[in-house]
Amino acid sequence: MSERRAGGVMAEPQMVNKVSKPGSTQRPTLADVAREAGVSSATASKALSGRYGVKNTTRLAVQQAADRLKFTPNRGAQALAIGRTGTVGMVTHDLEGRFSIPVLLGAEDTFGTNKVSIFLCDARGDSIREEHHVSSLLGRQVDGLIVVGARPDPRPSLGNLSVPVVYAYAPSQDPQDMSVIVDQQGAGAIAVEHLLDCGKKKIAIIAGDRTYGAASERVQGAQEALAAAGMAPVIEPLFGAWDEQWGRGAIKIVMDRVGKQGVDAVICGSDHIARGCTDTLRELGIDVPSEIAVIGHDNWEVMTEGSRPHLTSIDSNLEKVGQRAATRLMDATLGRAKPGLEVVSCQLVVRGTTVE
Amino acid sequence: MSERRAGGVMAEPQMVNKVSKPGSTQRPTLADVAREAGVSSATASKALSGRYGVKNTTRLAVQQAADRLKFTPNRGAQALAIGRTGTVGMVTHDLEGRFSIPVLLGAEDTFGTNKVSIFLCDARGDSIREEHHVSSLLGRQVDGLIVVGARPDPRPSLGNLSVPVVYAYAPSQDPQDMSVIVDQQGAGAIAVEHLLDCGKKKIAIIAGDRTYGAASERVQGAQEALAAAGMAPVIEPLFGAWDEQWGRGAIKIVMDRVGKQGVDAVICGSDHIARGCTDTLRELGIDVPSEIAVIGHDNWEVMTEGSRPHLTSIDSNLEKVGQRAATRLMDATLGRAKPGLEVVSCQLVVRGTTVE
DNA sequence: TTGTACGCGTTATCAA
DNA sequence: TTGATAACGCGTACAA
Repeated sequence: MSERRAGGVMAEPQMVNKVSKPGSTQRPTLADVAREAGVSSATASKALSGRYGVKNTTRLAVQQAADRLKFTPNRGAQALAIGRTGTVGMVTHDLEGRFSIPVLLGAEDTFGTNKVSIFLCDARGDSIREEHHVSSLLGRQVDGLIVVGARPDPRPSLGNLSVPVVYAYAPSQDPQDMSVIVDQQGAGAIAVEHLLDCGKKKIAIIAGDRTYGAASERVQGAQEALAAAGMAPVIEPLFGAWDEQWGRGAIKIVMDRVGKQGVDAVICGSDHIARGCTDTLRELGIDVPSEIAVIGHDNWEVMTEGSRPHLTSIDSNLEKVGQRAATRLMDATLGRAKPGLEVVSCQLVVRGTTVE
Repeated sequence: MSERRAGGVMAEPQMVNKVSKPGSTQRPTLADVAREAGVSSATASKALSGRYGVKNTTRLAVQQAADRLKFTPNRGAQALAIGRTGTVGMVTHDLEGRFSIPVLLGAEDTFGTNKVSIFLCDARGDSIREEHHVSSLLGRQVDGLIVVGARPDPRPSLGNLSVPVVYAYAPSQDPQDMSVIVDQQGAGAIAVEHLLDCGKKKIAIIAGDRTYGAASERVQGAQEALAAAGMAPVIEPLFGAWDEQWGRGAIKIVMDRVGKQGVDAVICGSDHIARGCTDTLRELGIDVPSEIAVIGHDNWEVMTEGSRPHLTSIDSNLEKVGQRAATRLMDATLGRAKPGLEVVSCQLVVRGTTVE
């Protein structure tokens, strides 16, 4: 089976040496530019980096020489000279998952392309591997570190390193560390408020895995918001897993306990759960959202768009988490570190499971 | 809504300067180690890098001194001296998607942790942004580049750069470039062979988006395998989209045209399609797999595990693609470049939609 | 076996 | 305004 190969597409790589003359493709150096422009490398440096103290005409000459030679400064040499590399390390534990990537993209956006580059490593949930990656990144003289957890619960601190560290998604257990997390309680409250806005009054809660802090925080936020409206869930919140199967099973429990008339909306701990829940309701012949509305968490497009109808969900704003982490890291490298927890609020995304 | 914040969790970051004495946390240098060990920095260098020509006792002394000072060599300075950085750039176009990540993980595994680090950039399908990232990475003196496409169709070459480039998942249009891709035709053939093994004889094909080469390659591979068995699809392959909705619609078309008795297996162009197909069959009261078997492509766990029954699918071995890309890139940096296309074969993963 | 001296490509200091 | 010169941290001939 593993040797199966299609006809025309295949081509065996041939042994040909492509980089025959290593010196021929040599990148030009600042000295080359200086020579080309007829100045010293010191002035060439100043001219290109836009510092004061260089005549406009010579600056132009240097720049043109640089263009002619397609010169790009060697960031490694710059780093050695100025003491900063313009790189940061990102250690993640959830690369195959769906939380790290938006955080990474948000961070990448915040660090401009040419300013800061990101070393990405995945530690696969293993603390030994995490330490290896961290020390490897420190050896590369990164200016800072962003650590992204696989789940939102607090995690051990890396302690005091030689560069600033920001913990994203999963906060550090040390409150003096810099952490950026998602407002899980707020998400629960947003869900309730939206359902109340829709005129729903009999709300059930199907939560996720009870061992995750996020599961109970979302529930707590929802319950507080209900209480603020003088209400309560129609049934004790059900904890289980994060997947569709649990959603399918849990909604049956709800129907068994309170019946079709006893509930007009369900808050689900994840989009997986919400999808399982919605599928089962359709199979039971119950209309979503007119009879029972459903709302999920995480706003994961694969789930929200595959569902019938499409899922209303609460976006965790993970790009924003990445942006804030990057911003605080840059501030810290400039000596303006702001220790402590920062909470990014979530955002409602309305689709078919709560409004027609 | 966006200002929603939960009660106890929140904490406003305070203005405190954590990196008060920048010089105090200074990393030790090789010269420090040498002084500590009472030798010159040249011998210290040799001792630590394990080269010949240094007495065993002094080597030990140097190593202990290094340990005592927690010395880690400055990779940037090493790079400047030896001419290689031990870093590679990875430019992706599908980070939010699901193809780049496995490729990245495979590459990361192949480059050991301490040997090579990866700069990751996402160009978001924009060629301008891609160029920016590439030149930025070249400025950082990466030893090589891996370019990962968003879809498996051939893409424009970056041309001749100062470092080797490997194209992964999406090959370069230039056959002289190094490319590593997935054997899409082989995947189609694997699907057919498995269904034949299951005793199925009336096979329909629901393909993906016809504008993707992968869609028609998978179909072609399947048709060739059928032909080799003296068979043909029971209906002309249907092209459409990659999503569940298309799967739901297409299976209805199949049933309309050939009826429940006219088909006993369906090959779907993606797991999304396969899931939509399976869901609809269940709603129609048709048993999967006993009456009609279903097989998907890509082996994406979210889809395969959420489905009832779980989806049989064909894994594209993307980690392997990443591994091969990394290996060829390393070979190329050693002067042993093997230009041309390399095809990685796929792998069958059997689950409930083809066997009880 | 060890140490001296120089180079890698850039920035920073200071005298011209 | 410019240009020698000395760092930055490490590898490496070459000489001792």
